[in-house]
Amino acid sequence: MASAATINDVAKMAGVSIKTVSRVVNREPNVRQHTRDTVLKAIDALNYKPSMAARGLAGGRSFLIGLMFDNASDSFLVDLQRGILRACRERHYGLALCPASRAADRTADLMEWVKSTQPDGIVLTPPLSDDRTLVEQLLQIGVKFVSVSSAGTGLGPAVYIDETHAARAMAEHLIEAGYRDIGFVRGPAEHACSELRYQGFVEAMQSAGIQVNPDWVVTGAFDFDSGVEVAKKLLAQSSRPNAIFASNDDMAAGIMHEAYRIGMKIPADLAVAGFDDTPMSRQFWPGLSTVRQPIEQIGQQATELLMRTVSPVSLATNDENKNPSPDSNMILPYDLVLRPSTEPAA
Amino acid sequence: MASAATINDVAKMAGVSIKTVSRVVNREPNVRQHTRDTVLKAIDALNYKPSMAARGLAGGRSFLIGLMFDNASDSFLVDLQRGILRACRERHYGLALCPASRAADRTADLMEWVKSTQPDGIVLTPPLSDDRTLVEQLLQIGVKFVSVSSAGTGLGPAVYIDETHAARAMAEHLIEAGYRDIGFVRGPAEHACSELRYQGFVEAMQSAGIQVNPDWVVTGAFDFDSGVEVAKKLLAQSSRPNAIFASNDDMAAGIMHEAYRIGMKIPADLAVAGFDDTPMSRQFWPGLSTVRQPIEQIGQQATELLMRTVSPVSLATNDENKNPSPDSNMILPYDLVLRPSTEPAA
DNA sequence: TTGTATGCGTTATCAC
DNA sequence: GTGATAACGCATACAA
Repeated sequence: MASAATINDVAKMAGVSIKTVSRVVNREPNVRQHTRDTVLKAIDALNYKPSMAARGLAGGRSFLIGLMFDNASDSFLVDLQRGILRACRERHYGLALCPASRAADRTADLMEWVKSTQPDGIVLTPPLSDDRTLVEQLLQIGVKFVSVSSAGTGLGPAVYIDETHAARAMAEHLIEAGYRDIGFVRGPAEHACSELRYQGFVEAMQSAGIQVNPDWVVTGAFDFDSGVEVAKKLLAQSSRPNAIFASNDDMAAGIMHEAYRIGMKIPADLAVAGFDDTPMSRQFWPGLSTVRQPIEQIGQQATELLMRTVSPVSLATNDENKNPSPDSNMILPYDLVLRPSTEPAA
Repeated sequence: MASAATINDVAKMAGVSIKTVSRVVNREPNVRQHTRDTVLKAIDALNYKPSMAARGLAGGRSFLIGLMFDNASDSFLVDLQRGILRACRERHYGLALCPASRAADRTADLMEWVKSTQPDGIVLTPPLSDDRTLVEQLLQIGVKFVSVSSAGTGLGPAVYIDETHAARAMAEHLIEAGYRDIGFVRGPAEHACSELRYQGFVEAMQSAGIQVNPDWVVTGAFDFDSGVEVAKKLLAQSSRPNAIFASNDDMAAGIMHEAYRIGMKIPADLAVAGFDDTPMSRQFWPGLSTVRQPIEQIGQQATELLMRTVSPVSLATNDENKNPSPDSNMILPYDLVLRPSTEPAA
């Protein structure tokens, strides 16, 4: 097993200098077509692949995108990764994972990862994207980053959907289907979208002239178990809602599960709506109405936005030229996915 | 924003040579305690973090573990990542993702990624772990790798559960619950586990003296939609099974969905069993009986196995010392998770 | 126990 | 257009 070919081997074989090889590899101009062809042939013959490590060291770029996440749902994470990877593939970038630790100094851990890995850019997911402490430190050391799905801090660029508008649309759908006794399950406060989605719900209710019943507004943790818990609370009340809008699918699933357990029919006895369009929402019986976020596309766009700001080897020597401004934000369309779980009451 | 401190800065501040700093950072012996303290203080003061790129280039190690996957299910992928990341954290390793492309020369793409990224080790997931062409090329260039969840090729080390035994146990459970008309849904042929799980099913049936009905053995693609499809086939027959053992949960979910659609009750009219214990299996109503693989633990063990063989900077110069032998395989325990979907027929 | 010098495979700065 | 040559930040023989 001969150790992999280097740029020197290619240069030797092509009879040119390594700089010329470098030019060809990096698609720089000012190389005669004939020279380029010769080099390319040599590259092919030796099966030469540039070393990321060396490129990183010499060029100040790691060709690595970092994905920072904390406690994200499976499908969200995977979809996002898919989108990021698709964007990475073309530009020969790699994706490195950076999970938040459970440690007390979560932020310190994350920053350490950034400093040692030195990714060229970071994709920040909620709730990290809503963490002002973290974002400010990121900004301070001058690393490029972009938030996905809401940027609660208002700092740095972000790619997301109009959560409030989407939640409002779903609530309006419930109302149009004839439901008026609608409960709402909020997400955790650390997620900026929790408030946004709730706002949408409230707006729809107000527009329809329906009073929001505070007894029917509860808070969950964005997971299945908390969905079960809040369902127990909501459905045990003497006067209970006949529809529940959960601010994500996992909680909605918990609600449906609990409703079935106590013998309720969906949507006959209880309509349920979710948010996120996880695979589960269509696999459940009956299918769960939900809001589809184009997560994969969000990941891809976020990454491309990131690379656009990175490509001209801007090592951010001047503090002014740090990150793309927040006004390079990107708002993608959502889809209202209507399934039997919210069909009109009989 | 001062550019990050380097080993030189630390050496200067501590009044020692860079080699000494290097010794301290890498926890090498032969450093006086006092010197070590001085250096550590400087490291702390300057907030020094070694550059992965430089370490990689100079030391021949990238401190990166690669995760190669193709078409894996969300929860499998995420659980595995969790395990790998846990193992990585302690040793300050990073995790880089390497998805298989849809291109014709999938293997070539993967190998290109390996050559340019130069991970210190690779975690191979099915069906890639069962792909002899890929595995042989990996072996040839001398990269360390370990397969998870079956190694169909028999080459290289692997961490997995006894799939056949697990499938057999589940089938036996169905039989003990009183079911005899049991259908089976195989997985795709490219997955080595498909055959293994089927074997377990057959063994259980034979032991119980029950004839396997070939009309009730069908093949799916390990996803929800194929579960729906095979359910349509199986349940449309004049003589149909009253229990179906799907070789993974996603297909089982499809079967349950279709069963509900045509008005069947589970398990009263049809018992269903799956394999994998995806989150969905407990979220469905009724809960789905399944086999739990300790995916997260598998990922962790696989990674630790990988690092054990990597740590002594063995750059595999001699062809003999390539990978840990297949007998360093690891078989982890599985769990039979019994839920209402397979309760005894009435 | 500690330090010096060299090299890792690129990129980048200049000359030519 | 092209090519020497010096970084880049670290590891590692080899000295001391």
